[in-house]
Amino acid sequence: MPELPEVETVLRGLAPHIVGQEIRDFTIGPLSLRKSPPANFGKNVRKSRIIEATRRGKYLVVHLSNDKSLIHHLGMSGSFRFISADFSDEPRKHDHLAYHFSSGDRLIYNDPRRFGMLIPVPTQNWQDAEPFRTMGYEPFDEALTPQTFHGLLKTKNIAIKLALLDQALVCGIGNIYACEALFMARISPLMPAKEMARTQAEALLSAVRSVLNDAIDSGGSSLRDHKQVNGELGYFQHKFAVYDRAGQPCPGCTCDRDETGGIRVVRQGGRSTFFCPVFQNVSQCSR
DNA sequence: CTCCTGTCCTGCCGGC
DNA sequence: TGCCGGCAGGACAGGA
Repeated sequence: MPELPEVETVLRGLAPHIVGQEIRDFTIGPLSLRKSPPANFGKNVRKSRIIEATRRGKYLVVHLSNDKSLIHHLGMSGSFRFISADFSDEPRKHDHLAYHFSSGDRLIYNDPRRFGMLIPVPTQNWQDAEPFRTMGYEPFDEALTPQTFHGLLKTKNIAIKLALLDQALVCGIGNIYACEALFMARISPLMPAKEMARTQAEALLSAVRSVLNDAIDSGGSSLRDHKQVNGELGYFQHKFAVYDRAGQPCPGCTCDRDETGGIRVVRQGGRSTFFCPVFQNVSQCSR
């Protein structure tokens, strides 16, 4: 599930291969993604050169020399594979987009579930284009202070877990890292966001940054689909404290194992939240 | 406005 | 063995 660490991993793998390359052609397959330009879009970017690749939230942004930018979202199952000119490569099921470079190198976007997107926008003021216009702080933005974060949470009449998933507050956090950060900060995912104490907001912001950094260092989390650009899997999934660990012992405490069976799962906003009700409700935990 | 629910899509897994 | 239902997840539309 590409959240910020997965997209950042893809970006770091991709950038050295594609920045500076001239696009000879750009092809779009017949099956549409959640958002994709028309099949003949390629003519708009021919002969242009990739001058920068960057990331905003969970989106990967490719800036071209012809004042266009291509915004990619990997949906939940998207991956890129880069193929050097001197390597052969068979087309694969679910290939949907392809950059054909003048060097002979290629970059293919594959996405079984087709939840991904490709949105072309003018490079000028690209930060103000949809989907970025309403997007919140980057998690590592220095302007996002504990006070600012606390202030944002105060305005939300929803559970803190759901507030972490709201890209209009802080972007890049998905289901996995929301669960992991709340565990690390020892905060119940069910707590109303507006009831968070200053100190809790501060601890949570630190935890978010710590978890995201650890995950980036691990090449992201590979559950079913995420791959690094070189085809290797990320390995942060081996470090999950709570995510997808329902019924397993809490790595933070031992005081509830017999009573509750350890990590528990509940539904919030239609998705699974994994947490330890004891460790993440500090008053109940003897540690 | 804010918040919540359903939808998109395919592959995988468990149950029968 | 094979089929089928349920589930997973990010963004967004539309309803309350």
